[in-house]
Order: sequence, then C-alpha cells, then structure tokens
Amino acid sequence: MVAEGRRVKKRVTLKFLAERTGFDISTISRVLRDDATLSIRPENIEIIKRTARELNYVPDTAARSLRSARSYSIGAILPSLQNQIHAQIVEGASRVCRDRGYSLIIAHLADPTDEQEVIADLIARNRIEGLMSLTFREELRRFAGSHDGDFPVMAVNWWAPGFESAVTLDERPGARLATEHLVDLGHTRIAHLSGDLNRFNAAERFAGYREALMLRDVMFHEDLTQTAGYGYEDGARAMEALLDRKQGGFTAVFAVSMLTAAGAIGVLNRRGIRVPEDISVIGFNDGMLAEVMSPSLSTVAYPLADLGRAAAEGMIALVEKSVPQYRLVIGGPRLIQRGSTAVCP
Amino acid sequence: MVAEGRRVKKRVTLKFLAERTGFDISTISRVLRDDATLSIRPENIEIIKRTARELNYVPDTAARSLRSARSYSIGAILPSLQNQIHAQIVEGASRVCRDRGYSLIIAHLADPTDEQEVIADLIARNRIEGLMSLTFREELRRFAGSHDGDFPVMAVNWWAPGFESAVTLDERPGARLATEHLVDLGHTRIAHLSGDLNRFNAAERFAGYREALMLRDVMFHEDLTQTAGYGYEDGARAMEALLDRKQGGFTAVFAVSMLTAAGAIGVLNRRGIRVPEDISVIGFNDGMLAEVMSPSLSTVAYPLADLGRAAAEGMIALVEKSVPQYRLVIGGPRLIQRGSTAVCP
DNA sequence: CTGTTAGCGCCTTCAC
DNA sequence: GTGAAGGCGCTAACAG
Repeated sequence: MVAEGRRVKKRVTLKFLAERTGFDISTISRVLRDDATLSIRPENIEIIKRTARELNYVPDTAARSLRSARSYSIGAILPSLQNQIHAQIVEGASRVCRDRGYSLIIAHLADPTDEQEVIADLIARNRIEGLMSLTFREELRRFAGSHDGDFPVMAVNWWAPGFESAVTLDERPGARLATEHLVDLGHTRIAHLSGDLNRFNAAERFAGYREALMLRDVMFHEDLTQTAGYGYEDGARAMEALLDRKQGGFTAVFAVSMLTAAGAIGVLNRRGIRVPEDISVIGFNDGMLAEVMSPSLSTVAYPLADLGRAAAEGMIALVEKSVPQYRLVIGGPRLIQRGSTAVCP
Repeated sequence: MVAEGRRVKKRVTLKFLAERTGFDISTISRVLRDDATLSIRPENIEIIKRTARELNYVPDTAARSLRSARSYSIGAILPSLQNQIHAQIVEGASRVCRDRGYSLIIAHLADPTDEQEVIADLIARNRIEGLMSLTFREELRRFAGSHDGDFPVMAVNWWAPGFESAVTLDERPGARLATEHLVDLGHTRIAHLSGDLNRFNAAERFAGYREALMLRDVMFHEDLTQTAGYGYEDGARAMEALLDRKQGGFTAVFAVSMLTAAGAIGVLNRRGIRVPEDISVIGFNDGMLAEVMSPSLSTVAYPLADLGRAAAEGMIALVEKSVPQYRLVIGGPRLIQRGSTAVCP
C-alpha cells in the first residue's frame, strides 16, 4: 500500500522514450550520449533528440553510476569553511563540478578525530571518485593508494613530496611583491611572520621575502622573522612575541596570510601602536576580511576562484583518466594597497 | 583492453559475502539491514555480521539508490560561502548529513542567471531528495511543488508565507538584547540599520528593537531608522545616508547583521567618528569577522551551527517521510560585548 | 543502420 | 529459517 521510495509520478526513462519513438532503448541511449561508434541516419537522431528534449528526459544518476561504476562526484576536504580563502577556492571548484555534471561533496574536518574514517567511508561507498584536499595531511598518502591502487588525490593550494597531482599558487612572486611594496615605501626593517618553514607554502613565501630583500639591497635580519601560522591567533601570538623581543626594531611586517596579518594588527591596535603610521602590515591572499577590517589590509591577491576551478578541472581529468597526473601553477598575484601600509615613518 | 570504469580490484559485495558464508545474497542483505520480518537463527546472524565487518563490507550507494529510487543526498543553496554566517550554518548541516549517511551538495548561486536550471537539474537527475535554502527566493515555490508534487524544500534562517518547513532563529529576543545593551549603556538615541522590512528576518529584528525601546521607555524615532541590507556595502551606504541626514543625532547603532555593522563602522572610521567613544555599534549574529575587526564588534550570537544541524535533521526527517513538515525555532541568543559599544558620551 | 542480450549491486516478494 | 527470481534504469558487448 505504501509507495516504495518517493517516485510516484512517471519518470521519463529510456524505456519510455523507446515506446514513444519506436526505437530501441539502447539505440536511444547511444544517440543521446553521442556515441561515435553508432551509425544511424541523421533524421532519426533528430527525432530522438527532439522527443528527449520535449519530454524532458534526463538520465538517472544512480542507474548510470551503477552501470558505469562511477559516482560522478568528487570530494573536497578542508579544515573550515569559515576561512574565506578556502571558501573562495571551494566556490570556484563547485562551479566547475556543476558545469561538468559532477557533484562536489564537501567535508570540513575541523575535528580531526574521525577524518580517516570519514574519507575512507566516502571512498568505500563509492561515493567519490577523487579527493581534493585544501590542506596537507599525512593520512592523505594512505588514500592516494587505496581503492584499486589509484584513487586520485589532489593537493590544492599546497604541495608536498609524493603528491603527483597538485594545483598551487606561484607564491614566490607574490611574496616578493608584498615585500617590495614595503621596500618601495621606504621600509628597511621588515619583519616576517611565517608559517612552518618545513612546508611548501611557508617556505616559498619566506623565499620570496628574502629574494625581495636581496634584490633591493635590504639587509635580512634573522631576528626579524618569527614563526606564526595561518590563523588569526597565530598572527596575534607571533606579533606579541616579536614585539616583546624587538619593540621599535622594525617598521613593517609581511605576514604569511591574511588572517595572520589580521591577528598581528589586532595586537598592534591593542598596544596602541598605530597601523600604518608606526608600523605597516601586509598580508598574503585576499578576502573580504581584508577590505572590512580597520585599517583595511593591504595584501597580495591571487585568483583563488581560478585556483579552485583549475583544481576541479584537474580532478575531473584524473577521474576520467584523460591524464595520469595533473600539476598546475597559478600565477598572477596583484598587489592590493589598502590602509595598512604607508611610507616609513 | 581499457578497463571500463575504475573498479578493477574486487569490491566486497553481497554476492561476495554470499560465496564466503554460504548464505544467500538476499538473506545477507536482510540480516545486515536488521530486517525484522526475517527469521534466522541468532548464531547465523552473528556469522554474517562478523564476516561483513571483517571483509569491510559497505553497501554500494549507486546500487542502493537505483533500487530504492533515492539518492541519499540533499542540496543546499546559498548566495556565497564567503559569508561566515552562512558558512557556520553549512558546517553544522554538513556534519549531520555525514553522520546520517547523506551527502550534502552545496550550490552557491552568486550568479542568479542559472539557478532555476541548476536546481531543476539536480532534482530531475534524482541527485537530491530535498533542498535547503539559506535565503529566500521566489523561485523556490516552484520547486516545492515539483517532482511528484512533494519535493521537500526547507527555509533555513528565514521564513516566508507558504513555506511549511523552516528552521529559524528566535530573532526578536536577540534584537531586544542588542538594543537593551545599548540602553543599559545610557544611550537613548539609538539608530537602526534594517533589512527589507517586508521580509521576516528584518521585520523581526526591527520588532525586537522597538520592543526594547518600549520596554525601557526610550522614544522611538522613525528618522533614526534606515533601510540597509545584510551586506557590508549595504551597511556602509546606509550609514552614509544616516550621517548625512542626522549627524550628531544619535549615539548608538543597532545593525541588522554583522556585515551591516562592519560596513557602518568602516564609514565611521573613515569619517573620523570614533567607535565606540562617539558612537556605539552592535550587530546581529556573530562570526570570526566580529572578533577580528577593529574595533572588535559587539554582537548578539546565536548557535548557528546548531541551526544548521537542526535544518539537516529536519530535512532528513522530511525526506524519510517521518514527518510531513518541520518547523523549529532556535533560541539562545547571547550578548557578546566587545570593543564597539561603550557608555553614552 | 539498428536490436538483443547480459548484467552493474541491491532489495523485495514469493516460494520452499 | 532460508533461497530463488525479478527488476530498478542504464550501458556495452555482440548480433544481425
């Protein structure tokens, strides 16, 4: 009595189209998928395609998935959607997925407790065909090898040895741009709040910072660098540490991320040190926050949505086996000068 | 020669379990789903469940979907992931979906061009079983009636007539809390930057504002209200307008959203009007931005992740037909006093 | 040029 | 107590 499932109304299936057009169900399937190996007279193609359109036929995803052993979905993991940098990347990726007929399944793994399990489960259930990760995690290596040995894993916005497929920013020029901007403003004592220098992004940004100093004949001072991290709190803590150590010893700061810069500025504000009058601050990567803070934050902006788009394109290529691996570097950093940088006092 | 699909390695299927245990595939299916109508001796249940666990059996989503005409996914649409308020809600929802075995498919419809099409497509392909929308859109009404007449649509964080299922905040007490906070600080000329008063959220927040004034015997001045909107720019524009009209006529502002407040503060900062010394500002809903701006923003915080969780729970209930409609109001606003509010000068 | 056949993995009805 | 059979909608061999 109770209807099983929720599909009460007729769905337009291949079978239905077959009844209507008189062709065989498989013929229709092939026509609709533009199967090249099929030869059929053009007029009939026309007929079939037209009725399909008229009846609003759309292939059932589950059936197609079952048959082709594919899910047409890809997964993305990230620590938190609240990070606007990540949100921009995800938006780009999600757009491409939609356009290409894939679903993007997002898992934020704030709680690292169960991530292994969660991801493994997604893979095992055949729910995702590939995984994009927006941050490095040691465990990713395991998945890269699971599921018939070549489950595609893509590093997005980072890189580490052993990860064949990655879409990254060309970070060094951006870091150089930021640093040179400070030099151009007359600063010579420029501090750097970095990330973990053993890892790719932080190392690149640090390298860019050093290169800029070198190119401009500005002395590099080891003691003007401070390991921070990418979060707001990281920036605040590092700034505290730096100030306690070197109060008055620098007039500008290049922070490894937008949030790091925001944290640093927060501390400066609280300590009554004026930004940018006393100390200039610039961040790396741009988001709404930079515009909205006060003072607004000068940054180096990359096309992050493009990064996300490229990542998704790459992932789809991997999944469809049209490439064995995918590596792309996105350039095009632009300096965005706002209220947090000014000429050296 | 080319492997069809990517499933080369054996997958653990019911059939495989059947071979291993000697039971029939259907028996196993029933045991694993705890089918009550099945009678089987307990020891055998044990055997079957154990081998399933050992071999790491997990049902194939596509097959199950095809058979049951369900996709075990639900959709969520929102204007942009970059809005931290929305991000918090989505995080809560995504968590629940994962735990309950559903996939959450997120579509941000920044470009309103194709939203109809996108959503219709998701539904037609049988990819989502229900839709949560984080903002009101007239078109939603169409979908609520599509797909055999009862495609579940849920309003999340808003409400409008005709939407049976909705999870909303109990907004009035929060708005009252914010306004009373300003009154407590001695303010009597309190402006309000509102949203579109024809719609639920803005109207509720406005009502809370008026209630608070009334309760505290503070005069309501029509000309201290200004329609703004929920974005940063909206707040900035409205603040400009208000200042141009009433410079000096108010000492505090209750803004309809966090971003609205941020925009307002931006303008005040630029005009050299000190926050909170000259004018206090408080927002509605809390996010990282509030903490990170300067001055940091006093707000009224709701458990937004809970809102998202409840929405997902409700959606799942709708989808599984365990309820015909779902309506929940989330309370518990807390005043978070930060740096943008101070005693009346 | 087109149709027939044989499943993909699972669930459900019915039969033993 | 358990097994057999049929089919969800689609695709890909292989036949004509």
